[in-house]
Amino acid sequence: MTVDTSTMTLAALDLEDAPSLTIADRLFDQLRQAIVEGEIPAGSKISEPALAARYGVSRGSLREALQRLEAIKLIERRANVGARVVQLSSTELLEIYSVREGLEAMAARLAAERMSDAGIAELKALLERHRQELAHEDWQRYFQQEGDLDFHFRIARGSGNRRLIEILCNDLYHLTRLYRCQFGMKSHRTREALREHELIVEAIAARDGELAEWLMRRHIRASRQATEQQLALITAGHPPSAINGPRVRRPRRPTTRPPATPN
Amino acid sequence: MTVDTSTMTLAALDLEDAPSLTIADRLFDQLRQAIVEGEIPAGSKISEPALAARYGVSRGSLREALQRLEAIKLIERRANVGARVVQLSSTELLEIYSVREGLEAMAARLAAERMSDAGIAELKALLERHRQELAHEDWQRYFQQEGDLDFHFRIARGSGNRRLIEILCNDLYHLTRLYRCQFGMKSHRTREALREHELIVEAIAARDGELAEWLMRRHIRASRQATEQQLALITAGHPPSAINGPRVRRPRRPTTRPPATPN
DNA sequence: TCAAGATGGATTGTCGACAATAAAGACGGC
DNA sequence: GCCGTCTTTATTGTCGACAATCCATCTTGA
Repeated sequence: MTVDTSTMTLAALDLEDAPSLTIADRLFDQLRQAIVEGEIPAGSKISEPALAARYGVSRGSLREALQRLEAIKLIERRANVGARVVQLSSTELLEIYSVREGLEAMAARLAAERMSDAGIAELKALLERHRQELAHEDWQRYFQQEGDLDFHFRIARGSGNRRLIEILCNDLYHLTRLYRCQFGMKSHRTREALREHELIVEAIAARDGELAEWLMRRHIRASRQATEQQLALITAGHPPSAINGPRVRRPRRPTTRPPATPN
Repeated sequence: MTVDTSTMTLAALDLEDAPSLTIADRLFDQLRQAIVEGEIPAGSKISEPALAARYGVSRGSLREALQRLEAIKLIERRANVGARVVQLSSTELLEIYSVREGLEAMAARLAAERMSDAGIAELKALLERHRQELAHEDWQRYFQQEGDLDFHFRIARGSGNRRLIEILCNDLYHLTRLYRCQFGMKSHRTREALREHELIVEAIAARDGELAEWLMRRHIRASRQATEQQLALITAGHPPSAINGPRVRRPRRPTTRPPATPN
């Protein structure tokens, strides 16, 4: 389920231009996965010598991978200080939803206008699989989440807009996965979400760009609201460990330091 | 007129956290400006040893700057081959407009909801300056273009959405400047654009997010259409040097090579 | 007792040299 | 004369060591 999205093109059978993977490339993929899945805990400081030794590479290659992770906003770096894994606050999480709303609504419209018939058929097949998975509730908890992302992922690709695809699939996609792992959120509205997905696909199949855009916007807004409610419950319930308010600028003398990566 | 946008925050007087600029930071800024303004021609190959010598830095620092340039899509790199400055095709240019439409429409809505009264006052003052500049036609050609970007820039910041701001101001902003320099486009609808800007600000001042969003979307679409028409004229007129069709995947044996940077 | 400054330790930024890879040109076969 | 293969050359990827910077602790004075 961890497909390499960075090298995927619209037609995956593109003769695969002998990617010539470099060490930094592989490291980037590994670290990205490790961060998204929580193997490297959120908020932890990243020690360059330690990580370099851990993965058996030079510090230079590691720094290159770190810089790419910074570019997709999975880690934050400060000069002469170091890097740490991002700690998504609830406000930042909601910010991502706003960006996705604007971008994915546009993607849905473009997909309705320009997606190939074959692509639409694949979309329908995907939804059919999701319906079946939803039948036996066991898989629902995790796979439906991945399936949700897969759906949005394909709509983005269906837009045919390279820059749109890159922003959605290379940056926001991984951030979304990260927060779902961090906050441990299991969607309580998979059934409604699936129904909304179906409506969107119908609009795309009917080549109704305006409707597809509107449906996608409403879908993401509903998802955002559900998340907002869950967040309110979480923050009110047990003391938040991974959730903190608006980012404090410079904690001059913090009494307790954030945990370092346990190497 | 080349403000450093990367370190600008909502309140520019933020005590400026002693940014501790590193060599790669400065190089990044310099190279970005050089590329955007055409000093390093579009499509030219970048030789790491040559550039490193030219700027008097190590190749390592240069590579770090290059990697950041790649992150904001100003250069393209291939492993074991090298980097070259982007060559915006007309389709890619229009793609950027679509992304901006989705993002800036959202930004306008958020700005209407959350922008401070002081910020709105500044916006109005900015428009007043633009009106005056538009009075004596001399400045129109170049400054109005910068003024246009400045307007959109401020709306984005007014959204208060950090991620939205970063995408718009750190990535798309420079790309837009780049293509305006590359294609040598002077807007022939500055007067209409200014009027549209005024309407948007009115909507924001009235806290009408829905209207602001709708106006911004229409504004960007109109700008896109004007660009589309200009592109059609250009491609039909003289032989296009900076404009090429859909990107060719692998020019196996190109008879003529793109120009290298003249060092 | 608290605050401010100096000091030590560790981490990051920077650099030059070596190895691996791909592009360009020479050579030979068809 | 043209195509495929091999060699050469230049460029990029990778590495380890040194220098600059920051953080934490300790010291000193009021």
